[in-house]
Amino acid sequence: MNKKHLLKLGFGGEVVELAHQAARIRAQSGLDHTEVLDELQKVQAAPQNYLGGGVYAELAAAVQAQRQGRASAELRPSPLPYGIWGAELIEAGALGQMDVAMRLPITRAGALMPDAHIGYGLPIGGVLATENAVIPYGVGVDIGCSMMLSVLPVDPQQLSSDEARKLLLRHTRFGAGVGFQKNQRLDHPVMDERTWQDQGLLRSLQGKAAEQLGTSGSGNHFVEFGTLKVDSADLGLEPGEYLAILSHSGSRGLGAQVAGHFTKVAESQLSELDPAARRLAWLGLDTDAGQAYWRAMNLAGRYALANHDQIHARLSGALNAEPLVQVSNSHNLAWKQDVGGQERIVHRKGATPAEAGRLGLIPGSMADPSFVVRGLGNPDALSSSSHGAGRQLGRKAAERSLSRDDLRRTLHERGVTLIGGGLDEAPQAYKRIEDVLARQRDLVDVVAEFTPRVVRMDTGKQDI
DNA sequence: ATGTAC
Repeated sequence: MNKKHLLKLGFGGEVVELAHQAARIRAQSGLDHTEVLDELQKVQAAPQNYLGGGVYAELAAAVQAQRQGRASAELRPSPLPYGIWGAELIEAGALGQMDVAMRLPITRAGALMPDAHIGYGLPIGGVLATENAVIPYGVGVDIGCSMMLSVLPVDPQQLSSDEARKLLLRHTRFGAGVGFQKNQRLDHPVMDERTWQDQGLLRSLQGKAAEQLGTSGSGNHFVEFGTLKVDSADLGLEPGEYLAILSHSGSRGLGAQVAGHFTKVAESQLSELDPAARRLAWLGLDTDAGQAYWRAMNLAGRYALANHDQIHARLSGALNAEPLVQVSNSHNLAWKQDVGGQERIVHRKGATPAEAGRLGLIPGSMADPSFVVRGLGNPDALSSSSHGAGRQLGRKAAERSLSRDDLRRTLHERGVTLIGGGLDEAPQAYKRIEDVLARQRDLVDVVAEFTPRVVRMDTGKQDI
């Protein structure tokens, strides 16, 4: 009796070993090869008859569990219906990815925001409500990626662009792998949380996380000084123009490692999942792995917000100005949320929470305005809105087709000083933020407009 | 988005 025979009978995956064990025991008690195969075939045909006990009980239970798992991993033949905002702004590939997500057996509802574009698994701009399960790639690699705004009691004219540039160079850190030396670090309660001791993975990442707290990473992350224009009294502010700090940052190495680890776990646990949905492999929230991811994801979310806290504290501290008001929101995370009277896991991967009355931040680009918005709690969008303008050109396409001179001219015309940055982040690589906002008037109201003046992004090598 | 190794 070897494994080839067992595979031929249809025992696949992890049950082969159990079938092999049972066959060995039967052979030892005197049955010949064909008799054993005959018995195994009967177990395979009707495992329910063998669950009561005996040499085949364990095998029968495993066969049944495997079948149930397989059935539950099967995709629906067609996607559940979902709302799309600004469909004419969204590339076909992103719609196709959302269609696959809406066919998952765990999916209960979803929506696509007007800044949507292709991502791994769930598209960026995708909102997905599932039942009792979380999808690591439904949250994304940069867990807890978020926005924060600090409004300062300072007249924007009081800070020159040159001074703002110096402050950004001195107090912010950009680029893969960057961190602060021990004697330059600030304390933050997030580093004292017990959650770090919760699992080996988090314990191993704590040191690096402490080093990277208060840094900004790369890609589309930025820190900028600009002018916040408040037209009518709101946010606890009188109408007027204020100096403000706006940042886009994530959970750095911590979130990336957590995402990578649990994506692998999910994919290996759901190996029978349709290849079209492989990157949407999920973890049951009632499993150990699902719980471990949930705790690690939320820690990475709090860590990302702590990053912003420190970025803003360093800059406002250097200006000796206490912020009048701060607004922040995560746009890559999963939340427990009531959807139609049921508790669901709502994944927002590049989507801003927009419950009725909740403040949020929707950035434009390095040279376009960003907006403070207030959610309208639209249930069809699962109380969400876009998380930005959304890419119009992929990174490589932008680098190929856009010109550096055009970018310089645009920045000059708009009075924006840029530190670092690249063509892949040029305003022309993004959809027009005004178009995107126009498509979601039933999701958010605009509260105030922020105009960028001095922007720092990655590849700025002139750290002081 | 991250910064190392299916």
